[in-house]
This record gives sequence, C-alpha cells and structure tokens, in this order.
Amino acid sequence: MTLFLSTYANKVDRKGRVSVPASFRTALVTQTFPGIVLFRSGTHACLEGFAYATMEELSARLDHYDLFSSEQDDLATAIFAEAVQLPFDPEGRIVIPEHLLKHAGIDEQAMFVGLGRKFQIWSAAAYEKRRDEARRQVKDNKLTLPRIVGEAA
Amino acid sequence: MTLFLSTYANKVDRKGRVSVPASFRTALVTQTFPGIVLFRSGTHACLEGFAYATMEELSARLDHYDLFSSEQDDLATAIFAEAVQLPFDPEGRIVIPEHLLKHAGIDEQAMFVGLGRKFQIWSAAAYEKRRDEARRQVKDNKLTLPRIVGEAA
DNA sequence: TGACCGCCCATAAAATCCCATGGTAACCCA
DNA sequence: TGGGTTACCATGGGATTTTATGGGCGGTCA
Repeated sequence: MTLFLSTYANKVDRKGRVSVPASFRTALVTQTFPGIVLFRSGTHACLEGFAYATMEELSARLDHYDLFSSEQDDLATAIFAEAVQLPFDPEGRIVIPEHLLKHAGIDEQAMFVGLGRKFQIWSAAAYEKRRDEARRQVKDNKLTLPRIVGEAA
Repeated sequence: MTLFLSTYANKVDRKGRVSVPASFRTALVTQTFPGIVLFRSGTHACLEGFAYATMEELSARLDHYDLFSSEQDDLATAIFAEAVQLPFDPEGRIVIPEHLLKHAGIDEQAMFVGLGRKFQIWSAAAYEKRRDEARRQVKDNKLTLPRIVGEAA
C-alpha cells in the first residue's frame, strides 16, 4: 500500500472544493470507494483522513476493547459515527463539510499532511505550530524511535 | 540490500534537476518506487536520503504504537510529514524542492555522501567542514564500531 | 422555483518525458 | 602496448502532459 508522505497546501475555492494532492490520490483511487474518509481529530484542531479500506483496520483495532465497554463505545462514536465519506469529483477534488472546516479553523488554505497510513488536514497557521511542536517532542523527549530513524535524527 | 558508498559531486541544472549517482541508483531502482525519499536533517545543514522501502519499514514500526497516541502522532509528523518522495526521471535525475535546497545551502553543486543504508546531500562548502569534523571526532575520541547486536562475536 | 450538487470545460503553471551531446572510462584487438 | 571503439553517465533543452484552480451548465430535490 502506498504511504501518505510530505505536506501540501491547497486552496479551498468559493464553492468549498479542495484538490486532494495527486500523490495522495494514487493511494486512494485504487480503493473500492474513490474518495476519502474524514473525521475530526479528538486531540488536535485538525481533521483525520483515511482511505476507505483502512477503516476496516480501525474497526479491527477497536476489537481490543470489550464490545460493550465504554472505551469501545466512545471511540466508535467518535470515529465511525462522526466520519464522513467524501467522493472525488472528476478533477480529484472533495468538498469538506462546513462543521469540519470550522473545527480545523480552515478558511482559504488547507494543509494536507501525510502521516504514513493516514493523513491530516490543517489550517496553515495551526499546522506550523504543530510541526514545530512535533519536532521538539521528538528531539527533546528522545521518543523511542525506530532504529533507522534514530540514525537519521 | 546494496549500500550507499563514497561521495559524488553533481550539478543542479537550471530546472533544479540533479543526477543521482549511478551507483546509488542501483540500490534504489529495485524498489517498488523508483526514486528516493528525502528529508531535512534535524542536526546538520544537510538532507537525508533513503530508499522508499525504508519508509515502509518505518511505517510498520510505527504501527506498534496506538493509533492517535501522542507518540505515534509526533513521530509520524516529524518523519512522514517532513519527507518528500522524489521520483527519478528517465535519466535518473530528481528535482529537490526549493525549501530543502535552502535548508542545505545548496545552489549549484550537490554532494551525495554515501553512509551505508542512507545517504546525505550537502553543499560543497558545508560538506568539507563536516568531513573534517567527523575525521577529528573519530581520531580524538577513538570511536569504534560496536559489534552487531544479537550475533555471536 | 430556487438552492444546491455534480459534471463538463478552460487555463496557466509546473512537472515530466523525450531526444541530443560531450566527456570519460572500460573494453577490445591487433 | 597503443590506438581505436564502445558503453555509460552526467548534463542540457524543447515538447508534452499533469495538476491545481476557476467558472458555467444542467439536473434534482425540496
């Protein structure tokens, strides 16, 4: 499976349409559903994006909790109930619903941030802060890095 | 896997294209993605280059963290969001994005420095300093290579 | 009827391909 | 050994294609 890598800043037009970066699309069009799955992040002012096929994997991870536990219930509600399925238009654009744009504080510029199997969508200003914070966390806290990254840092 | 060895100085042409040294390419074309993955070094004024397969391995390691955990999020943001995927053109060249060239202070000449599993890209001037410093470190501190973990000596 | 949604087309800029060239190093063969 | 020849590689530039973005049109549903 192709990974989501690097970050792109695309414009939200007057109709609310945004181009999904071409390199992300190649990881998405092969799926059964030509488009993306989006929901609000529980921890950041941003949106979490996935390929449709990946949602099944999320479901599998949820199985680690008891079916009627409150954790399972809360997570499932936050993820599956909140998720929206956004199809591509013929040019590879999506329309992000108003309440999601608001949650992420996005007006004109949408930053698509590749994170491997998933990606996030941020406002330009908020992402800059987030990026610096992540760099600092990795550097200062010396997070247990996978070995190869340890060499790179 | 073939290793990246020795250093090469190649020219950045008017369009921003640079030939990746042929000996490096042989270590890269066998991959699923014909090209390289680049990101800025956190510690030096240079760029770090990897085979795409290395990113897939990192992604697999990241899966050991909980999805949506702050560790997973910080690492993914610091690694995948910062990385760029650069495909070869038919002649084996890549185009390095402007902000990365700037970080490394590269204008005309790009030094490809083989470091085994990864390689770095430097400006000519900066690399000369770096090389001298590394030599000095090894000499003064008498650095040696540890034996491979898990194998009998 | 009117607002909204999805489709089609247009365009400029940027990325990518294709072909050409010169130099260098390896090779071959007498 | 020496001279020529070939193969490969780094480099250059023009042509073509892709991408992001904008606007218009028609259908649909309330």
